[in-house]
Amino acid sequence: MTNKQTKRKAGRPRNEAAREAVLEAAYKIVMSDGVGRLTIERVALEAGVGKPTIYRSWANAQELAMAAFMAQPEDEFKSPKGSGMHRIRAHLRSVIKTFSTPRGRQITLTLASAEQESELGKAFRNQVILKSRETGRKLLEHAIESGSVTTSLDIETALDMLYGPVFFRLLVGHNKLNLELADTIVETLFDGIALSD
Amino acid sequence: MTNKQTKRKAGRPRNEAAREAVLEAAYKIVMSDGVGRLTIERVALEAGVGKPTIYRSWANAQELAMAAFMAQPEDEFKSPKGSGMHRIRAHLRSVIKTFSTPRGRQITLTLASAEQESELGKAFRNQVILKSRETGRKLLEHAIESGSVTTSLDIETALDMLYGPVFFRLLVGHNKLNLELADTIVETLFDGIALSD
Amino acid sequence: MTNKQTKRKAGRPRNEAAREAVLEAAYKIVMSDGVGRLTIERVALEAGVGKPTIYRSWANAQELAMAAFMAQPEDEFKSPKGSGMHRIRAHLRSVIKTFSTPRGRQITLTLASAEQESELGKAFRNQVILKSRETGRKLLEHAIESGSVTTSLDIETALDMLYGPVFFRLLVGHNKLNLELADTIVETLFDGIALSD
Amino acid sequence: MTNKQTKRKAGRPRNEAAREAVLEAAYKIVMSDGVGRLTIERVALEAGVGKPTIYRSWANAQELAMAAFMAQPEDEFKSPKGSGMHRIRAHLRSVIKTFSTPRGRQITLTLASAEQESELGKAFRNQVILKSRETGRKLLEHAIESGSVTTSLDIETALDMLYGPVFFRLLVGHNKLNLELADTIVETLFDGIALSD
DNA sequence: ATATAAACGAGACGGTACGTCCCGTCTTTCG
DNA sequence: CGAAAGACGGGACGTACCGTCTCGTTTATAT
Repeated sequence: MTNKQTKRKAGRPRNEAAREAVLEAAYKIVMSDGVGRLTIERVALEAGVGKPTIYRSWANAQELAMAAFMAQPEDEFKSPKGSGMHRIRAHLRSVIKTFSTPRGRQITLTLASAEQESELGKAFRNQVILKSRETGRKLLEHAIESGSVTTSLDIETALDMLYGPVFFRLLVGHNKLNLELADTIVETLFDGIALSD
Repeated sequence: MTNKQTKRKAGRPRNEAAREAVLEAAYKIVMSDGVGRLTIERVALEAGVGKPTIYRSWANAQELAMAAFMAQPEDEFKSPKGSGMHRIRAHLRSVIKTFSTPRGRQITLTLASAEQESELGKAFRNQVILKSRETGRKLLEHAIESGSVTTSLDIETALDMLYGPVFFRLLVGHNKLNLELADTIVETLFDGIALSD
Repeated sequence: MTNKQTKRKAGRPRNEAAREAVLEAAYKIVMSDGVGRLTIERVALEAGVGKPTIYRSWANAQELAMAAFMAQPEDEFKSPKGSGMHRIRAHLRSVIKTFSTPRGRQITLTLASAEQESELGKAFRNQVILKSRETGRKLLEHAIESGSVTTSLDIETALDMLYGPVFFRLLVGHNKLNLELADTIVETLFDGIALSD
Repeated sequence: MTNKQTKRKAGRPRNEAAREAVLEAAYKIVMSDGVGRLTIERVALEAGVGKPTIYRSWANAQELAMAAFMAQPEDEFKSPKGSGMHRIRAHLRSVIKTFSTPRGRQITLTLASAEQESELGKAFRNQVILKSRETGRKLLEHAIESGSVTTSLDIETALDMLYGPVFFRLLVGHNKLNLELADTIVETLFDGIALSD
């Protein structure tokens, strides 16, 4: 079987070293000064690269910010052993730990200021924001399949009730974001609020 | 001679008409082109006002955007009659209806891009984002006081589990934001996810 | 008679110091590195001025170059005493002396690269290139009026035959440009080329 | 097998078709948009040629412009029969006719903006600008040799007094450039300006 | 009545960054 | 091995806004 690779395009190929330098510089700027201070000009300067080289790969500073986050992936989210509820609690804790860092704050700001519909915007959403959600989905599905969840359940909504409060607090800042929140969310979600009527 | 009022300052007083023209122009721009297109220069032009007149009242475009939203208040959130659960469901529906409009999307973007700690930022958060949350808190508290909630409950977390999913979907756009979501959230929250173990 | 001065325009007036700094910096650059090296960016930097401040007054680098020359006027052209022919010869010598300098070379280059029809272009042409021609015209007219010229004469053409060769050599560089040229031009012009037929 | 020709260089020979396409595209651009709009990039695009292919033959856009003019030669200048003065007048008319076209204007601008000392610059000057001057020189020399010119004459200066006014008007644009100018120049040159003193 | 004070519109200021064009060079693949 | 294709680092373009600063004018209160 011959290697019918995608036909190589003519012309000089993109400089991978330049690409990496750009992403690294962008990440450094975002982490130290915030997304709002990320300018193409500054990245070009600090990466030792021409501006057009950046614009050739990314349409604007927001896209570059998203690409920078995607190029610097965080640790995997753990999904430890134990009963469904315990595993989900541990997972949510690790999500909170990840997003309550400066990196998490900047990711949220980037998400908020970016175009939702661009190709890169979708990729960013899926890889950076929703990757953990997929882990959570697997935990929930596993719990259902193993028969430990006895009620019918809208998984999508349940997932949003797990992660939504976290990002809500991160974005609005009306309440602290700490690990105890994971416990309370999971407890409330699983126990429900019993009503007498 | 009593002078109950705060001593009137010397000089020409602020022009209330100018203030209104500015807020109106700003609101129009935000609603038609988005927060990102709101520039002081453009507001000055469209409001027929000098730039310093704007800077005299607001520190930057973000503050002006927030002020514009606060000056154009939305309808009140209804808290209709009925049992606790029904009232909360109806309330959450009205919140979703309010924030799934273009106005809601822009408010969320404004929130995300604004300084959290400024005075105006806090006011915006409380008046525009969290006003509905206070309504929800009253409904929850009333349910507890009236004895219909029989489990112990962390109200803050419960509230975030009501509103968090809404803003999460609004911000990330991974799932549709419709009125059925209110039903599912409330059901899931009150029933809980029964576990066999 | 009351001073019915032109109504002062509203707004902050132009900064005369900035204007002068720009023209001075531009002149310095043109004289040291040539018109081709005159960039708005560099002028802004060396004059300690923002780019828009320059663009507010001049449309592009060519206009700025012309303005810089006009703001740094050369010495007046002498029109010494003596018979018409001698005075014209002396005048042409001073023109050659003026334009065979680096400044003269740069003026010619500027002229060639500039838009002829712009308002500033016309002013530059009249003030910098053709000012000497007006002096020459007066000398010729005076000679005619005083009766020393006995033939009919197309003054415009005669003037171009005086100055044309100078700029032709300056531009094309096929022959040296020295003071003797003035003598030869004037002699040839006044004596004519006698023909036997 | 004899090899009469200059030793053929190794490797693929220059593509003559490419060379022609480049010169043609350059000429088209210069004639339609002016020398100022001639960029290597644009020529490469319009000629369907790589940029390095152009740089292999010409050092910059000015050289290319000059080469383009030289590759598109104008009609020969006529030197008709008749007495010296008539022949020179007719010749000067044809020069004016040639240079008062858009092509003539662009040639002058190209000349003015180009480096005088480059090899191509000299060639351009001699072939395009001064070719006619050589014709004029022959006419003047013939007149002298045939004895019809009775005064001593500096031929170089006389030539510059013929062509100088034409290019002066072309460059500066202060007076119209029409065929009558030829008549007046020749008349003035040959009759001289008689003085009473 | 008349200063005096402050806000007004207008608009220029020194700056920063934008996104684009073109420079002249370099690197890769194709013919 | 030259030519096309096209990316590279770099420089400058001309524009949009920033937030600040004069201006001359208008509108109040305080003398």
